Amino acid sequence: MTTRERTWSIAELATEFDVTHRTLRHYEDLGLLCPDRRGTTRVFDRRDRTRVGLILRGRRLGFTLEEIRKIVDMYDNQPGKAGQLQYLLGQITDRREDLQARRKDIDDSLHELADLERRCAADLESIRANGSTSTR
Amino acid sequence: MTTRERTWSIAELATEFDVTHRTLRHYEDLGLLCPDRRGTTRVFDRRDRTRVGLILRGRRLGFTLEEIRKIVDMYDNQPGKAGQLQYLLGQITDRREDLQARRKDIDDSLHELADLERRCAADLESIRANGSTSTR
DNA sequence: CTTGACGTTGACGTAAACGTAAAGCACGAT
DNA sequence: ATCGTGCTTTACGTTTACGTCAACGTCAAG
Repeated sequence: MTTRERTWSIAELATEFDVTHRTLRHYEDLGLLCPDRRGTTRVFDRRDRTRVGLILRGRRLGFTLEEIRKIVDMYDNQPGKAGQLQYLLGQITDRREDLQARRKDIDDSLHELADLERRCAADLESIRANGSTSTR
Repeated sequence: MTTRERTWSIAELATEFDVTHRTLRHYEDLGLLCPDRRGTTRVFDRRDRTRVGLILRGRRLGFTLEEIRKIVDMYDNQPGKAGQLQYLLGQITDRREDLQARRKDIDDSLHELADLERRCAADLESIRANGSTSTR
């Protein structure tokens, strides 16, 4: 038995990633996925499955599906020529800067949340202590 | 002259934050902003201006405007009672977990980008050296 | 007094990302 | 043979987040 690679049906992937069939088909329509067919039925391989994960992570991060298409394409086109590699390295830099900016937004948000939490806790404490309100 | 607080017109805020008037009005329609009026004209104070910043940061992070409304509301409702404070502390925890999950997604993405970049650089190097392709 | 610059309120349009039928094929089980 | 289950395509509907007119008010400058 040769290395028989596992495959997935649309229902299996949909269940695993908690999306609908429609969503996966939509991603195929946009060229984000291109599963094999057995007859008319879609057959997803390990590679497709990985891409679904990448797509959904991109979605969680607020990228549009169009941006996500560029990102996943970045990961899987065989470069071959030096020019292609240079281009890809440029894309990587752009992506990194984008992600770093987002992380800064998140970190700022987390710090502000921490401040707010401290003030809340202090207020709560002073209410429990003597019923008076501290400075807000 | 008493502490005369600075105010902003819709055009000033739109320019500063690089959004359209329509966008700011849309945010008001959704209850994200509630600027004063001088006649019919909107007058934004420092507080409104801060909120615009929060809204746009939320937007960059991929939150819907409805989620953003909850977030900004979290920041400015005077709590008063202990129950309110407890509720707010709960919201803070939820928000933090959300943001931390996003940061993990970002960090994972950054690591994968770094891997890809290393492989690209190696390929490029081997091309320059002898024109052969390394393992991809 | 009219012209601009700036503001206002509708109200319809649009792009993205699916949701939601409707209608049909394929195939294993009863 | 027909029934259910799972898959397919086609196609119109929906929500979000605004864009884009249209039509009008207002106030200082020429």
